[in-house]
Amino acid sequence: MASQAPAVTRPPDTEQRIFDAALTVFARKGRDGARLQEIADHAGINRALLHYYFRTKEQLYEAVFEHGCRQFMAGLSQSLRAEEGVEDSLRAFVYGYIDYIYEHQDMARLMLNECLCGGGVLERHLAAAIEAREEVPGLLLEDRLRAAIGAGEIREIDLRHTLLTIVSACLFPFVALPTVRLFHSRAVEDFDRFLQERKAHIVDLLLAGLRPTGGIRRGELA
Amino acid sequence: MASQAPAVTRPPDTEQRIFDAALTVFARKGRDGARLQEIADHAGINRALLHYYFRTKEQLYEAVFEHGCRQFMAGLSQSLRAEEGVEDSLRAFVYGYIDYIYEHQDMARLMLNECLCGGGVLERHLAAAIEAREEVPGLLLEDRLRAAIGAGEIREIDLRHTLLTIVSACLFPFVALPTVRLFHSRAVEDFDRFLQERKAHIVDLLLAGLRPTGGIRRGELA
DNA sequence: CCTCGTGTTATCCAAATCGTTTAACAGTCT
DNA sequence: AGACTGTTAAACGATTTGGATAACACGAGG
Repeated sequence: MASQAPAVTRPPDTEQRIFDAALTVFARKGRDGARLQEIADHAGINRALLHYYFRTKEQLYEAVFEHGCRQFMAGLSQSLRAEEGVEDSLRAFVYGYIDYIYEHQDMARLMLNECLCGGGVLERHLAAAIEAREEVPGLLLEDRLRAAIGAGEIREIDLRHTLLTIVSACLFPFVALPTVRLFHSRAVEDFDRFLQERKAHIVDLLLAGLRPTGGIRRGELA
Repeated sequence: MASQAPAVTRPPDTEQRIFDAALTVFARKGRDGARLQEIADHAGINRALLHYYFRTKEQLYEAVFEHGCRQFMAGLSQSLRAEEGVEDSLRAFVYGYIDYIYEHQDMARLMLNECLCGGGVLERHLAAAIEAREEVPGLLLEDRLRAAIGAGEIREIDLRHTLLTIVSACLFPFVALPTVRLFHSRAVEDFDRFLQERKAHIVDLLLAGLRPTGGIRRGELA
């Protein structure tokens, strides 16, 4: 069944396999919907082995979330290295963000799930991360944008809301994926193309919306 | 406890109370995390009564989701009546959307939850709604925007993505509420003010981003 | 007044799950 | 050979939950 290597007694990354399996199942079924048996099956091991590595389901979940969250944030931050100009920075952020989420949908779903009906696990973790001065994905771009405002490269605007809008535009489609599929009436295999369009669209809209042409006032349009 | 009326044998809106309680609990704890006992307590009735009205937890959930979803969509559509100009239409949409979601957070959470780890219940319902030519909240604005493009009031742009961006910007903050709270570092009671700012911000950014000044090309900015 | 039906409760049952433990087994390392 | 680790199968007790049943309350109608 397993690889051809002897792979019996020697520690064959079992813990990691459990980790991955747990992440997948937790992400798909939710914290409560997930069954230990399913995780064990998914990892190709006996259910008792789950308790051998992680004492309880609770501890398994916490471990997966804690470690996964840290790794997720770090990886995301790293994939969002700053560029030279504001425009390139924004583009790099949007492209990097969506690409990264695409590659880590399970973790993203897990975190969003925690947002929706979690018991504050995410909040605690985020608060700790901020307290520990860890790199928080959006802040780098926010700094960049702030500098751009100072330089008159983009117009004055509430950056917190702007950043939230950017993240929303990038992330929400993954949440509402089933709904999006319906309205774009495309098969699953077109999802890649959809994301390509999406990235370009967001950057386009944002750049236009941030141009330093002075704020629009009611009635000025049309 | 209930109203002063005799209120024993006559159907005292018990079904509705169950409905509301179920919605609340399902939204907060998720489909699997919700306990029938908790729903019963929340409704102030005996647990067996749940089975009297709705046979199983599954059927209760389906009923709540089905009915709630239909009512939610209809109400949302109705609160998004079209205005005269494009600008007013967009503003009305954003303000109406956020206000409506604010008033129906439970149902919104339920639907988003279903998006994240549901078994296709939402998809089936949406597909049926579209099939039945029911009013789908975003389409009205999309028509309006399309007309505006034709009239040269806004620039040419992919409307599907634009609409998705608008909805994302309105809806996502509710999903990521715990996270948003952290970054805006405000108490709960400021949530109202936050939403006010948010509405204004979205409209502002969108109007600027849609102005018919021709698309921005790489390097044109700054 | 006496049934009858419905809303409601208290109580109980069966099944699913979980966490935990135990016994056994296969290799590895000394 | 013996100790140790990773692993499995099996079982147990506890808890919880979903679901069924019987009895109760009370208004309606003959």
